[in-house]
Amino acid sequence: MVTIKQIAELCGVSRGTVDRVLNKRGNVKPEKEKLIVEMAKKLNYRPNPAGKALAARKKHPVVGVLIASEGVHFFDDMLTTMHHAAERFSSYGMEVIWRSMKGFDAAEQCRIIDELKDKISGLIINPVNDQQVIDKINECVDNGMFVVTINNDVESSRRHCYVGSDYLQGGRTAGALLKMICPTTLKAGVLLGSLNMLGHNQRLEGFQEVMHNHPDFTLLGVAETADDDLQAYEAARSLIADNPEINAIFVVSSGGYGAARAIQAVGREDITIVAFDTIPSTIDMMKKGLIKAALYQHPHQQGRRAMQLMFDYLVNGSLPEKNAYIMRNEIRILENVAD
Amino acid sequence: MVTIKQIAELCGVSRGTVDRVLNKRGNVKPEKEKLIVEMAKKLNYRPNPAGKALAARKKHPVVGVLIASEGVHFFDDMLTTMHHAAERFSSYGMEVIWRSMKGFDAAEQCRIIDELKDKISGLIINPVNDQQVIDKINECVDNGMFVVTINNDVESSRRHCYVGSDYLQGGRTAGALLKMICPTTLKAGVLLGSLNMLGHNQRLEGFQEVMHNHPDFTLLGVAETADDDLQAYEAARSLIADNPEINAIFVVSSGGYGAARAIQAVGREDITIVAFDTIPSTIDMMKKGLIKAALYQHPHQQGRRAMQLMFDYLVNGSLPEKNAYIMRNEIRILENVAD
DNA sequence: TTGTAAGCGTTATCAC
DNA sequence: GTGATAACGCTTACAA
Repeated sequence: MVTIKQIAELCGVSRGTVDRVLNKRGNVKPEKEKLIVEMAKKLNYRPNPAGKALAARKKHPVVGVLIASEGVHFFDDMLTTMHHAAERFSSYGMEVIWRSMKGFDAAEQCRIIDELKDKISGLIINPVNDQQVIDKINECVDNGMFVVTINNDVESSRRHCYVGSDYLQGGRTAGALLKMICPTTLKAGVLLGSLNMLGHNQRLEGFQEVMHNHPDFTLLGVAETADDDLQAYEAARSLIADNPEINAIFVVSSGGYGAARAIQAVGREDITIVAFDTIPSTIDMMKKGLIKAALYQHPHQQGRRAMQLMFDYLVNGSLPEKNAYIMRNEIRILENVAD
Repeated sequence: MVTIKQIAELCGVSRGTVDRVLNKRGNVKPEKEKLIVEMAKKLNYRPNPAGKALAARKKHPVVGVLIASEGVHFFDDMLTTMHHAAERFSSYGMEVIWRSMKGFDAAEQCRIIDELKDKISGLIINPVNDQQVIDKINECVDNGMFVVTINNDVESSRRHCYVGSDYLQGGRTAGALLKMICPTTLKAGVLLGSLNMLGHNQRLEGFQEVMHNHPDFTLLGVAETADDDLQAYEAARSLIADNPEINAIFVVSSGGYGAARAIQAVGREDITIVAFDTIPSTIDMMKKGLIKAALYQHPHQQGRRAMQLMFDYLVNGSLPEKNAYIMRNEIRILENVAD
């Protein structure tokens, strides 16, 4: 509750001087600086965000949001919440520019960043795992942009913060759940988006790790789906045809709907499907009893957090407390999946 | 992004007049009022929370928090988050007075409210289900206090908002989960805090509702524990002694630890326990494999939401969008329970 | 019934 | 180097 004004009075200087010290703008005599810093610490000075926000309005910060969301329904909830947050923040003078893309083309993503970069002071991005993109992100950071990666991290970049889910934990949780709800003998197939996606691999890793001490577990096969329900459908049909003994399918990313349609098509509703993300098509299949459980990686929280980090930095001038914000994987079954 | 100043200029009046209209303080000529209201609507005026917060500092709003939390570890996480939020909000000039109590004594709770009521302008309370308390809450509301009930609602009161979990859904989810992870034959005992607690009854109701279409389900008995682990221990031992065929225990509220110790003591680790709340003692028992799953009712979110509602009202002057904020019940197993 | 002015805490500009 | 001053949007007390 102590203010700059109070510190100024106590130190016998003006507010401007205190401000210069606290915001490290230099041009203050070292002895005064020391006095002010110590006084601020002693009184536990915390800047008032309301005052900061008000003063920040003159800056009109603009944020770019770039997500490879087209055709991937997982991002729908995340974007809904981000739009909601953007509207809330708009009254503080923060503006958002929205961009989307389809698929994981690094060159395309770099092109869009280039198009945005001189318009924005902050970027929220779902980055493609590619050196070209990493370089581009570093370039942005070097030019003073605040960068938050979301749902997929590129650790080797100098992005300020990452918001996403715990992929390894997701795989472990799915595996452990399957062990709980399946018969003792577990013969499972895995459908995953892409072996090039770090997160998908980590989920698979967690899954296998948990299965390691299972008395009778067989991994029948791993098929890629490109997060496409049609490909998932075909892959599931092949898995079943090639391995009639299959009794479980683990869908590592999108594609749960396709897998469910497949077991229905071949009359193998006895197969237990555990999938990721509670998108509408997955919920439909849960209602039909074809998908037993889905793991939820808090898309709303991810979106809200990313926008909040942007706001806190651009409007309130405060850096993230953590380098990464990792969401828990929740287990959803029919009874607790509905809104 | 339109401000009061702009509206004033466009309407050819002063900021004060616009403020009087927008905040319904009266004393404005009807024709001007109409003009201003229409202009504000047309320009989609949204007050800037930073400006409001800054001006509100002169009011020094004080919030009372009264939770029957003593001895109930469920509230630990909730209170941690509330303290954290209180610290954040303190820089906006909002202060919090903390009070706790043990057990559900209505007279005691009223006494504490009386002690608080002339010091505070907002109250967050975990109310005892009792007419005396309801009357007291209504009295507070009538005197202009903003009241949020948390974790337990007294619907017949005129509290402004409720924050809590979906008890019926919690029971249904626990039941469905038990069906998934238990053998076909399900012979279950239930331990619950108190039959006088509406929420506990609703959880039991949801549980039984789901069991209704189970091929072979028997409810062996329901015992009260007063949310005490020792009583839960004794109750579980009795249940097992009286019904050796028991293969599952559903712990509706606190007491999971006691139940787990009981099955351990009598060497009946084959019994599947599903409990509520991921408090440390429950997590311990999950690590030991004695509790298979726990339902999580988002204590952090509950605390955060309640504090935010207070802040939004007292500092920003905005009422809750909803009458009640209901949290989902999450399923936690060993693999996704840790921090 | 309406306008003016001061103040909330912070930042930025400008003059000394 | 430093201090005074205006500005951000809103509320409120007081003057007209």
